[in-house]
Amino acid sequence: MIKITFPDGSEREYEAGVSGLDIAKSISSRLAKEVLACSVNDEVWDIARPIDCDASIKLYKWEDAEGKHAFWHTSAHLLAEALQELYPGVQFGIGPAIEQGFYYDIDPGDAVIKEGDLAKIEKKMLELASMKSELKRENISKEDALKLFGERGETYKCELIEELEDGQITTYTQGNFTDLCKGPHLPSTSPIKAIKLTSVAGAYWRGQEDRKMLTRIYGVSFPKKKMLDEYVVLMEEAKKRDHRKIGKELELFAFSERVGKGLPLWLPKGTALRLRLEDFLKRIQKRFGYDQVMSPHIGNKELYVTSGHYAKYGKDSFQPIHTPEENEEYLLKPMNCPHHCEMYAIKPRSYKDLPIRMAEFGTVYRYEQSGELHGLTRVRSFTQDDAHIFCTPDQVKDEFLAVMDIIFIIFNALDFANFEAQISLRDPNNREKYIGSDENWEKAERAIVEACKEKGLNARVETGEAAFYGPKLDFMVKDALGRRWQLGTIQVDYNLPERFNLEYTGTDNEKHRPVMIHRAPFGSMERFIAVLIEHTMGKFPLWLTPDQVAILPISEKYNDYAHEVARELDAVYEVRAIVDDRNEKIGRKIRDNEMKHIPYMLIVGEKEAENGEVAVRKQGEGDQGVLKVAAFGEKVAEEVRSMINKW
RNA sequence: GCUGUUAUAGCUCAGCGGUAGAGCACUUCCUUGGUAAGGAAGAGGUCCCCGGUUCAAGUCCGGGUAACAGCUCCA
Repeated sequence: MIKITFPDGSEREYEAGVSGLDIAKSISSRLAKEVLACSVNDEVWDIARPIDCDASIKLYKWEDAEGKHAFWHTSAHLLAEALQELYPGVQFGIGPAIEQGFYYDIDPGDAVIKEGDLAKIEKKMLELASMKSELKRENISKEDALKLFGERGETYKCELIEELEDGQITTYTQGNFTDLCKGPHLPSTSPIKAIKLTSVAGAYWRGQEDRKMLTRIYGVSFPKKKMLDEYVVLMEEAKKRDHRKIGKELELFAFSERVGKGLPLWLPKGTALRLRLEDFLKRIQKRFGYDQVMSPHIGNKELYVTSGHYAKYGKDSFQPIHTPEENEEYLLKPMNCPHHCEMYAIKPRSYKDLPIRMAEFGTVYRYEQSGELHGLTRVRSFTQDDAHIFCTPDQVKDEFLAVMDIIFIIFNALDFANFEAQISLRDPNNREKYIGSDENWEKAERAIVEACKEKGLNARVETGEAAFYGPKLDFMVKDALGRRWQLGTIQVDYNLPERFNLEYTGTDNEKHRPVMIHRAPFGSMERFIAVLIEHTMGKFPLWLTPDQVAILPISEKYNDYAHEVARELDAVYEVRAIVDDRNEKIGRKIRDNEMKHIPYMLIVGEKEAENGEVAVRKQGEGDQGVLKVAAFGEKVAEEVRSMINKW
């Protein structure tokens, strides 16, 4: 007998060799039906795998990430089995479960698998699933594994096996398909009832650009047909939030092939919104002791040679601008830091001057790979809400903490609750990739980790993800489709001050090197607004939204009154109002303006015009009763004030 | 940059070898209305660009360009 401990601490005895599934059965038949995976001593296992010794166990169902993971991992194997039948000779790469489904990377040889083939593969998968094949787990020696997969000509699998340790190698087999895999898996393919293969794309073998591009097939699967239908609806809903679609509908921004790809055009309403966001940050920065500066959009090539950026990115950037002078070259600025370093260097600095905080909404130009461009989230011309803090090494941590405060103020003001924080450290095994001394790197990395701890920020630590000049803390937010985008960033830099030979005189009357902190709470105006659009679906907060009020005259007879009200709201209360003076019925005007997500609608007709009143309607909530124009203006102004005063 | 997909009216899309279509938006007229689509008429297209096949090409083929999904990259 062995002792099994459950998550609530309770214990039960079972015969040795009992499986997770057996244990579930002993609890309830319903649980046995639903359980998909289990963890045994905190290691995720197949529910069919026998347990031989005392263990603590957790059972995972569809609702648990581990349960879904096993389900989708098995689905990936099912996909591979289908491909093996449909495309004899296909070679397999890897086929894992991912956040939302699974994929399999394959090399189909001479065959080409296109999107049009997915339906056929889906059908084959369902056919195979209905055979309810068991998945059999087997330990295999390295030698046997190499022989087995070698005979099948599976060069990718053999490459993986070569890197595994003998004794640690397992295979899973269902039907005629055997895969190198460490699991865990479902006991059989039978729970897989609904499958959708979502896309086919190229993916480099092992994620390395210089290796072969395999064909990757993505899919999702579910235990119930209804869940797939719900998923499809959810994806369609998510697409409606797409900032590219909403940005076009609300006329916030546009792209023009003639202007150039990746070069956004900010339309009046988008510009108004963006400027308001910039003012919001400027206000906060003023409070935190920042000075606003401005620098040109180009800089002499020598500036970037000095900064080191030219050596690293010169070839992949917009190429130099030539002047009538021979040998004179300028670059579109790819970042603002070197300009700010030169501003620091205009005169001798004392420790009494520090910290110096220079902020600039600086537009930069980066020649991003064409395949990387994506709406407003990845563009070739964008504006960073940039600032550089020059401080003494002792001030780094406090400055870092203050920047984190600014970021939290912004995220709170705009309801970005679900952000993730990531600390990016250098790869200690690849030090030549980075500029700067070991000592400085360690100092900087420690400051970041400590600052996060002090703020109680649960940040994921990634080694090897640092910028070449220093470690950083990034804030990531997901878009409508679950893709992660980096927004706010704080980066410590011991390198540029060195390269620009920046100094300050200390209390000891000696010259010292200041530390530089780069930071951008929004990241870029473009990307931030893109994510904001997807989060709000275009229903921006009252203080930010381009049009706060739409005035709807009942008939054309009241157009003059409507315009009068609009003028008064603007002039007296700084409330932004538009007038819908089309020759349409009131029901129509309400519908159209509701769909534009304008927070307030004012309906004005005979009664209102006579009494200097407006009939108020709130977006999504309907009729709110009648108010005097002044009372309404004051109400909206107050609502905006109360939002702004919170920051 | 790489793999795959797409490109028809301002927008969303149908048409897929034989004279370019729908809904919405737009213009004009009728209507002057009270809380989520009033009616009628009209205008609007280099079917992304360049080549090729064909008696005939939005439609088939090749090459560009741009967008979309993913990979790689992201100072």
